[in-house]
Amino acid sequence: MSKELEKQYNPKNVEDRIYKTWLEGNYFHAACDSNKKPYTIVIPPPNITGQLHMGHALDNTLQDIIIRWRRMMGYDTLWLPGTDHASIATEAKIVEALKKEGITKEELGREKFLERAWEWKRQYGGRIIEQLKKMGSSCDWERERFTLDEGCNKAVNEVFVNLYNKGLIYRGERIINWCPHCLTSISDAEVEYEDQAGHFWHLRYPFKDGSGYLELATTRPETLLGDTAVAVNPNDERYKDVVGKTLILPIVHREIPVIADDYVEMDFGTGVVKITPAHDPNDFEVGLRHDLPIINVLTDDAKITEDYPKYAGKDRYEARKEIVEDLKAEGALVKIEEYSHNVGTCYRCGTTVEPKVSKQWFVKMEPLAKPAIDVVKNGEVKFIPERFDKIYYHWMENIKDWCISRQLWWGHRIPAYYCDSCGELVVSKNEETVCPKCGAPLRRDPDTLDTWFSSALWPFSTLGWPEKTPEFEHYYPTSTLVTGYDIIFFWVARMIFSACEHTGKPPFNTVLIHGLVRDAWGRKMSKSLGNGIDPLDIIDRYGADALRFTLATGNSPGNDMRFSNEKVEASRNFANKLWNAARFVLMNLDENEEKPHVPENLATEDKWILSRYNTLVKDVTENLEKFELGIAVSKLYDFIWDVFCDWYIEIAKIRLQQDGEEKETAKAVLVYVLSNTLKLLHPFMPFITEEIWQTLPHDGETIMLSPWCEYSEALDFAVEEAEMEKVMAAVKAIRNRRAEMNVPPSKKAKLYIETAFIETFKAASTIFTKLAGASEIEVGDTYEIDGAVNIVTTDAKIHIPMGDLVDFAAERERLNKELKKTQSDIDFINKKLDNPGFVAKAPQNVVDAQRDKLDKLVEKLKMLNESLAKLG
RNA sequence: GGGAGCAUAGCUCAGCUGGGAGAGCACUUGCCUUACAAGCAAGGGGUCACAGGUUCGAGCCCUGUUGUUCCCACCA
Repeated sequence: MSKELEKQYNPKNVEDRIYKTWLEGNYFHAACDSNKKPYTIVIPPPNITGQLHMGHALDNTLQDIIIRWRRMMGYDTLWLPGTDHASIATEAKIVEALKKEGITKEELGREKFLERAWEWKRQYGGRIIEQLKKMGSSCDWERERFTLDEGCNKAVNEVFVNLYNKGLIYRGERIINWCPHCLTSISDAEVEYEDQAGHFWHLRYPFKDGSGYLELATTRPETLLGDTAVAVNPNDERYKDVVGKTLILPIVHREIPVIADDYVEMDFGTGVVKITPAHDPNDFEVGLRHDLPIINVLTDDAKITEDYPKYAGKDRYEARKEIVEDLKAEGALVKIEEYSHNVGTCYRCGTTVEPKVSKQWFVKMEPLAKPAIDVVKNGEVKFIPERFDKIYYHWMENIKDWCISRQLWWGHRIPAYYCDSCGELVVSKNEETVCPKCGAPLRRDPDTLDTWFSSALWPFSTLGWPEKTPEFEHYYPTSTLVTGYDIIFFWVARMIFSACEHTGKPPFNTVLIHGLVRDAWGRKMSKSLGNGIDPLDIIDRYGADALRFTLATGNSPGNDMRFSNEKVEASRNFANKLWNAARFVLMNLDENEEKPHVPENLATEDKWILSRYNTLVKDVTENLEKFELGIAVSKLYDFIWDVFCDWYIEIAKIRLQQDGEEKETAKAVLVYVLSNTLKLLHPFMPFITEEIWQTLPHDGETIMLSPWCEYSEALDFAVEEAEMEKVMAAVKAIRNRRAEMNVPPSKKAKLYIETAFIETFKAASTIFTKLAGASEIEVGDTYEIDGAVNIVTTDAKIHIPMGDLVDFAAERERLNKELKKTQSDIDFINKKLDNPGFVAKAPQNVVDAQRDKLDKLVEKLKMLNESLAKLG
């Protein structure tokens, strides 16, 4: 490694080179080390057929920050990679591709279809992994490929059979959500509701006996074909007499009864509801209670069935138009009203879902939910931030049975077998071919499992469960899950109840929940809006370090963040600042510089920076422990830019320009603080910190395996820190005055510093020369200078004789202003201290702090008065 | 209908268990001070949404109001 950094910070060069060295060093590979404490992180499954998006980038950045930090802390770290095992989107894409070739999946056959799916998965899975590497992700991606291929079939079968044997999985005819586009059932969680403008069609259903009609309204007139009753509320006086009578269903001219059911609300509409058990969940329940026939009127792709020849084969919306026309012709249509209502859509493809009665596999949720609620209640699983507890409880407590069968090929097959000759059902971990009852051949269930059924097993299935592997023993339960709140129901909750049920332990201790990344205007990034920002594009322009820094900075747990190029630019500027600071330090080093160490004979400023650094170590470590990544990163930013660069480097220049031991001390402190600060920053900006760290004198092969900084009592220099603060306050005050008076930096002036801290200010005289435009400095108890500008801080009074520049009137005015301000500050504190309640009830340290402050202000007031008196 | 979040400088947001309000960007002024103009120095700018309450003391805790975003449920 050369001892130089390029003059211009070029993230692309740095990042490409560094990632290569990490791969060559094999630093990512985690061998199970049972002597070390494990730290395991679970990665959410990226939608592998898609493109890397900001959501992935955020997930991965936060995970990588945590895992890099823990690795430096000496933990045995492991990423548990996640990829979706099956996905409606994957299947849909393959079907579409086949369509272009002119074949259907049935023609291709299941086996060939799956081969193709794997091909896709590997191809695109590989692509997204390459993209994540550009983010600096230190995931052990070889492992990812392994679990992808294995697919964790064994665990899935084990879980299915266990649940079935306990009676927690059952097969039954229920009303489920059906996506007519994906041609599969979907779970409740996979339905997204959106407001859509629609209509209310008011209809008349005549009584069979000709005694008039009942009026009702519907948003979906085409379902009328499947009506098997009309319902009213049993307590509704208006309709008391009609319950039990028979109606003639318009168009179809079928006879249907009027029934009474509590489900009907009297206040809404006419208080009369048509009941279509086959196409509405509530109607289905009503149908069960009243033993109504279920008449399905729609095919799987949402067309009218053959049973209604007039409309057969027509799409549901097309048929709707015709049916409305026919109703009008029959005189059954009363009026049409504009109406906005909530429509369920498929979260994958956006198609309006169709409630449908069909035979599916379900997981009985109530017994599984209880232990899953308990582990959160008793703190075994902690959500960060805590408020997500409530959302979780609410979902878990009101959970309905989970429909897990999907009419897809791409996924884990359901391990259930049917005997067509005797009707026997066999559920087994092993492939079964012969009916144990009658010996006839068995037919395997054609359906696959919900993606989230297998994904819910990730924390243990990827560790080899149900085998008791050393990895499972060592790493399970895992430590942390990092994910967005949009995935709590789909995945987090299901991982928790699955793990509790099958392993007896919660799957992880901590769930760090982040928000969504929105665009600069606060809109959700989406393909349809076209406002998605491509992380790779950002990396190209500003570098992965800048992107990671931005994502970490703008993020507080659970809250959404807005993404804008300005923010990334600010992060890039920070990286550039760090780069240049490092170049400056390197410039001053010799060929054979010593490794980072704390030298002897420290100057006050050295002790000050070391002490500040020491505090930083403590703070950042504490913040990381509490997952306050955003706070940690902003402290690093402030320290590096404001403290280290703007003050320490500037002050160090004084000694660096001289020769001798003092120069060596300054160099050593620069190297020590810089190199250790790089370590603190490394989880956030892995590339640039590695590049600089390698260039500086260092110990070890890579910064990512170097030990994390520790707080040290020996570096706690409270006295020197306070001394430096006094000097800095004086420097700032002088600069301020010079700027106000428009004194150019080139014009130097002599300073007379009147203070009680003579030694402190004497020692700092070169600092005033360098940073406060001083030509000479005198420090003493008291000075009588005529025609000088007077600057008063709480610890010193500074006189600058600048005869020609001093505007006495303005000077008097300014001093009066400051005097007034100081007096009002004193009054404020006095008021507080005069309040007996405050003195009696406030903590002693707060009261003492106020007294100290008061003393200093009184001193300042005195000095201001003296200055004014001198002005005359 | 139920629940949650948010409301702080022109913009985007920090502000940990209550002790006189912060950053970045933008703005104004002055600087090419040999690491950095992607920079340095200085500055202006806030009734912490509103109304009550608790407290010696409230941006922070409690109650209500308004605005806003989201989640869940859902009435045909």
